[in-house]
Amino acid sequence: MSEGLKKARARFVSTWGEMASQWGINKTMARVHALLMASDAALSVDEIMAALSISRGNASMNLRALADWGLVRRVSVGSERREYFQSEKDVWNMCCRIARERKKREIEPVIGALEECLREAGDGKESAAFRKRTAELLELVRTLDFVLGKLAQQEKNAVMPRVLTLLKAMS
Amino acid sequence: MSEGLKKARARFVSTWGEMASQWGINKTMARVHALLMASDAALSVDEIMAALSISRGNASMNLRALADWGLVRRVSVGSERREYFQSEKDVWNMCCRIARERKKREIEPVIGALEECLREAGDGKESAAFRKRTAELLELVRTLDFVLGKLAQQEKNAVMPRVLTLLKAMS
DNA sequence: CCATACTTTCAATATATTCTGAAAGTATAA
DNA sequence: TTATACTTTCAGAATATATTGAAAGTATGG
Repeated sequence: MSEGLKKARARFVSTWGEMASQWGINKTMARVHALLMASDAALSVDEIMAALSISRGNASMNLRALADWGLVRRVSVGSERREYFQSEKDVWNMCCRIARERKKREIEPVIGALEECLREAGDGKESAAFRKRTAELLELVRTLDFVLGKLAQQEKNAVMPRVLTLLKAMS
Repeated sequence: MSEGLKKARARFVSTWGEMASQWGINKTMARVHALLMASDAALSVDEIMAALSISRGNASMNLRALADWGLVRRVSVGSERREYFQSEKDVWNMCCRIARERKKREIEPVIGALEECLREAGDGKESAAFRKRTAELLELVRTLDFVLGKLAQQEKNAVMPRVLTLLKAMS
């Protein structure tokens, strides 16, 4: 493989890792994901361990997490016993899966907690300002939830191109 | 203050803190922000320290960071020497500021890095698949950048309501 | 200018998160 | 059933991140 391509892959992997850690996702998990995205063939655990200099346990746990997110799947190669891994290659699908998981794991619980705040605050005069602000925030988070829900409907991904067209037209 | 309102405020602060740490933002910074959002009056550093049980240094650093993000501002109260802090109270403005900062700090550098990956990969046949995937990802990240850019134009915040209307109509 | 009242900084410390590696677990082929 | 070839788990170690608190810095009024 050319030196340039090697360097480009390495940069790709570390960029993805850095970005992930800024968004609350484990850096190694993102590097494994990036490695598989950058690689055409499916990779074995041993290849992943070697490429990223990580332990077997670390690789195993992060591959499981990526599989839970629906970003990576196990594949069998020929008659080999060993398992291989490959990433979802369609970038739009990948984006939908991430949106769906973050919505479910992070946004929905926040909506529940904000609703509980409103309930707890009661309806007295002294809490009016707090209730107003909480309600506005709740509406915003519900909007985000709604938008992520749309994104996550990958079978209807015609929606997003239309939204982008509208946004662009409004410059 | 009623027990219910106290509990509601505490839940609000801790919910915001938890959410923030899932999105790569310092938990204490988010708790300070939530405390100020939940509070009508501006608060002094000492009040914030007491409310969240944090040190003066920690409060000072997180207030500075919140000011850098444009989420909190210093205010003078009467003729007092002491500084007070209050949060941006408009939820839409708050959202715009967060969008603007994350775009600038996190998305734009990733776009640069992905462009560099493409350059480095060269134009040989062996890197064709890598280039294709990187280019798709770059397009996706540019789209996110574009959407955040739109969001951040708070003077044109009529844009988002129209997008939401479109999305809802397409259910 | 000094005393005072406050704020900021940063090295040391504490806490939280991630990683390792060896032991336990599991599936397969013979 | 057993040997083999792999995978998973998790307690302890390593690392990264956040926090403290005291010293240094700064602005104000007199």
